[in-house]
This record gives sequence, C-alpha cells and structure tokens, in this order.
Amino acid sequence: MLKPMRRTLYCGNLREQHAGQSVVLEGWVNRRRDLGGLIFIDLRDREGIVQVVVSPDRACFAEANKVRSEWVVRIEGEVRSRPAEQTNSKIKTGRVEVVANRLEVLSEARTPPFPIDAAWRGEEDQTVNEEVRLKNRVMDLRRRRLHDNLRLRHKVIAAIYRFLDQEGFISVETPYLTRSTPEGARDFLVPSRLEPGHFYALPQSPQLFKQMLMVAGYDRYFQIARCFRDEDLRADRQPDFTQLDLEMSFVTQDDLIDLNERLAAYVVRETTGVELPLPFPRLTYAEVMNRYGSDKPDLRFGLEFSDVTQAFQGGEFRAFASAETVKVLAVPRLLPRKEIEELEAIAKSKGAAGLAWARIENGALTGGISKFIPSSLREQVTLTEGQTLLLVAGSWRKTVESLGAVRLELGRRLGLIEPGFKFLWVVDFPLLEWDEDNGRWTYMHHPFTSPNLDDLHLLETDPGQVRAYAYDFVFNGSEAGGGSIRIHRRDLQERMFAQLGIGPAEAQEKFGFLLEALSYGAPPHGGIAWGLDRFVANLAGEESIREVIAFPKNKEGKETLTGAPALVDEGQLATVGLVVRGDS
RNA sequence: GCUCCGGUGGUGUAGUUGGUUAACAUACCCGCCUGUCACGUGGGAGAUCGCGGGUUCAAGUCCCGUCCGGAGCGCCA
Repeated sequence: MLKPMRRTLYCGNLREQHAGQSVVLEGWVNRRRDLGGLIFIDLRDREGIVQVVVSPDRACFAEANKVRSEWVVRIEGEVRSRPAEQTNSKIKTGRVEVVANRLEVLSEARTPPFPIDAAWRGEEDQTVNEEVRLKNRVMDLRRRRLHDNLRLRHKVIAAIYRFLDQEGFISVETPYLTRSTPEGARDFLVPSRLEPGHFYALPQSPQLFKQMLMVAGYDRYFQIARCFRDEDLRADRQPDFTQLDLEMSFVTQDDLIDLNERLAAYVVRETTGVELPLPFPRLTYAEVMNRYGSDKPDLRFGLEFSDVTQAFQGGEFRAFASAETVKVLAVPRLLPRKEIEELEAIAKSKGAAGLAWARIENGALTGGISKFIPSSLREQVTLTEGQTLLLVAGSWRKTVESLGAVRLELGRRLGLIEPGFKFLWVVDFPLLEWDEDNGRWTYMHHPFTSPNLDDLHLLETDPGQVRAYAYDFVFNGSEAGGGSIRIHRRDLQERMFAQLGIGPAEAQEKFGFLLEALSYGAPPHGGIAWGLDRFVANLAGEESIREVIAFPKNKEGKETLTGAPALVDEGQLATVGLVVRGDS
C-alpha cells in the first residue's frame, strides 16, 4: 500500500524558489502533449497551470498515456527549473516544471462541450454561444474568465467589509420573506403554508427595514443583500441581484456622497490598483439631461449637446419654430445618409419626431435642413469643417432623451469611448414626476425620499418643481447606485403619501409599521444602494452582469442548468392552498 | 406585448446572383514521434444546415409560419 499523498501547494503557485522540492499536485488536465517517448501534462487548478513532464522510464508513463483533457489527477514529482530556452513566458509557472514520479487518476471526464484551456495558458478564449455556456455552466465556470470575475467579485465584497467596518458600520441581515408592497416593481410571491391564501413577497430592496434600523439607533448599517424584482431581464438586469445596501443616521447628502466615493475609491484601488481622483464630479439632473440626454451619462467620451431653441424660435423652419426645446449634437465626422437614418430610428424609438441633419463641407452647411439653419446658431455652437449636425426638436424630455440615445450610439460606433473608470454623481433629482397613464404625480425615486427642504413649500402647489435629496452614482454610463435622504418625520411622510394619492387608510394599511416607527423618535437618516453586479461587471470590463454571476438566468428568466422555473406536483401546491388553472 | 439581430458536425466559422459530394479550423478516435508548451505528423469518424410549410427542375441560400437565443423598447419605486 502506497502511503497517502496530500497536496502540497497549488499548481499555479509554483515558482523557481520551489526547484528541487518534492511536491504533490492535484488538479485538472488542461492539456496533454504526447511526443511519443515523452508526455507533457499541463496541470491546472484555480491558481493556474504548471507543466508536468512524464518520461518513459517512470512507472506512471502508462497512466499518463491514458489521461485526457479535464481528467482529475494527482501527481507526485520533483520541481525543476527549466533551461532558459525552454521557459514559457505566457504562464506564471513558466520557469519551472514538475517531473512526475507518480500519477493517479482521481476522475475521468467526458470531452468538454467547448474549450476550457485557452485562457489558462495565456491565450484568448474562443467565443462560445451563451446558450451553450449556460446549459453547461459548470464547465463554463471552469474557464478562467469566470474564475477571474468571481474572484474579483469576492475581492470587491471583502474590500467593502473592511472599509465599512473601519468606518463603524454594522452589517445586519434583513428578511427575504417579507410583506408585498405593490409599489414600484412587480413582486415575486411565495405562498404561505401555515396561512393558505396568504403570501410572502421577496424583497425588492431592504429599504424599509434599514430605515427602521435607523429609528432603532443602529446609526450605520450595511448589508450585501439579495434583491428580487419580477420584471423583464436585460444585459444589466436579473430577477435576483445583489445590492450593497447602506444607511446612516444624523447625516446630510454631502456626508453620504463623501463616504460612498471614498468607499468606491478604496474598492477600486484594492481590487485593480487604479486611483480614482476624488471628489467625483457632481452634476445636477437638469445639467446631465441637458448636456447628455441621460440621467446616467457615460463620461468616457464628450459629444455634449447644445441648446439652440432660441435660434430657431419663430423662424421659417416651422417644425422647429415653436418647439419647446431644440438640441443639436455636433458630430466630428461626415456621416453618410444611411448612418443618419439608422441613428434616426434610434431617436424615434425614444419618441423623437425625427432626426434633422446638416453637414459642414467646404466651409458651408450642406444637405438635410442646412438652408433652414439660422446664422444665429453659430452663437451657441462652434461649427468646424467635417462635422455633421444632428438636431431634434420637440418636448424637452423627448428631445434630450432621444438625442441622448443617439449620442450613446455614436460614442460606440465612432469608438469615442476611452478606456478607464469614469464616476460621477447626479444630484437634485426632481422629487415627483407626472404619470401620464394614471394622471397623477408619482415619485421618481421612492415615496420615502425627502424633498429638498428649500422647495418644501411647493409640494402641493407646484410639485414638479420640488427637488429631492436624491443622488445617483454613475459608473461608465451605468447606474451603479442610487440613494436619498429619507423622510424622518411622520407628518411629512403622510403629506408625501397624500401627494402621491395614497390616502390615510391605504397608507396605514400598507406602511403603518413605518409610520409607527417614525412616530417613536426617528433620527434624520439617509442611505444608498449599489448595484453590486453592475459595479463588478464594469470593473471587470464585462458588458453583461451574467458574466459576474455564477448561476445567472437567461433573457427569459430561466436558469437552464437546473431548469428553473419548473412545474411542481399537485401535492406541493395543495400544501400551500394553490391550484393552477389549466388555461394559464 | 413590440422592434431588430442570430440559429450550418462537439465548439467556432465559411458557404457567391438558388445548382452537383455542405468547406475550413479546432476538439474527438487510431497510428508514428524524447523537449513540447495551441507540439508535429498520417489516417478516421462526425452536420437530414433549429423545426414546419411554400416557391422552384433544383433551397443551407428565396418566401411564410413557428421554436430557441441575444440586444433594445415598454417595464424596472
């Protein structure tokens, strides 16, 4: 009986300093190269790969002959420095190799459905259809890309804990089985067995619990919290996702912004080594909408709009003469007609009536609406040779949002997006916005957001003018977080509910527990929630948050690996008092 | 619910104005090979082109429908 071997270190951690040592390695066969009289095995574990040499004079040569990709083996051998001409600079262990004395197959493996090995040996992974990847997620997770992303995610979370602990924060867990509050997003419901016909809801965020923790005096709370929203998915949206949720008492908006940008800078430094200049730019909602047409502008490129409403006002170009807003984007290229039409389709999808254009060629405006462009336009925009002007006119909101979508598309198409991390704060959001469909005012952030006290007197008389103490945290054009100072006085919270059309009875029924908490001495407080998945995806340079989530759902909300959602048997349904209608 | 894009051996791709045996790389299987590191080399197997229908002498290719996937719109306090 051979004496049992135990792993001595990770394959990927072998270095020249280990030369001469006997080691035991356990891992997967990344690749096998059979030269006939000599076999090389690249052995892999989570830390990387190392080359193992098996020569024909060893008893284990026959075993090494059988081994295939992704088999799990244990190897005992001796570390040896490689001669200079035999080193491999593409891998960190490339200056050493392990001469095998013993090789034991721990598991055989089927041929993998797609290549696993490339990135581990320093090459680029082949792109594989995401459907295939998700169905074979275990094998996909075995690839280096996912290893790197999930470890980055861990490092981000660990850094968050270190920083917030240092700053005196306490992490508290709040429940996942909660009460449905049918405001905002659609809830996931969980039927109750003990009370058939009644339902829990999975939390869309820990919002109300953290506010109650503030009333209870915890002062500084945070949680890495899973949140659930039953809405359609996107590249940056999953039905269950992770927030960094935090809340502080006796603070102002500036205190929160300061703490959070220091946290962001710390996390980015600790995980990537990049130093973010502080403070981050702070732009008002009105500014970002007017200049970039988005409340989450991507500042990795310029291409700002100019307002030319005045120049066209009352002029001969009827479509623009009486428009509430006219905005122009001066694109530093002569765009072909076809491209302008594609951009127009984007503008129209965001509600623009059209996308007007003109080119500046040979010192003159030509094409499109060039003959209608008043000379006074030059007072707002600097025109230079080789530009294409793109113009939208209409209501303020539709104009800026549609031109904002065009700006973003141009940033991508023209390759204007600079590498790096661009953060900013968007502040002074409106408290309320008019809901066309329901003919009433609705909250922009959530109903617990405090109005800016300077605007409080307008709450009933001119609600649209009231600014909120609300702030969004934007990272490379994605909303990485959002927060607000909350209402901490019961009377103001009731006023707010009234303004939202939530009567006293309804307020009591749905939010009585919050109102009661507020009546027992609530401190001024505020907080923020970061979209952790988006934050990590941006750090990793990934387009989709599915790349930083181990077991994500696909576009249809299905988890194809295990097959969720799935039917359940009638007995299970009966237990919770449910019957599924055949027609649904 | 809507718009757009895609679906060809295990994987990644090519496939022209419709034309004969659906091509290439890689992976896989079997040989040969003692310094490779995407080893090399010789051979082999592997796709009814997502599915159904239509047009045509002839469809991977054109048309219609449908399924699956992705990007976006709506939606997401």
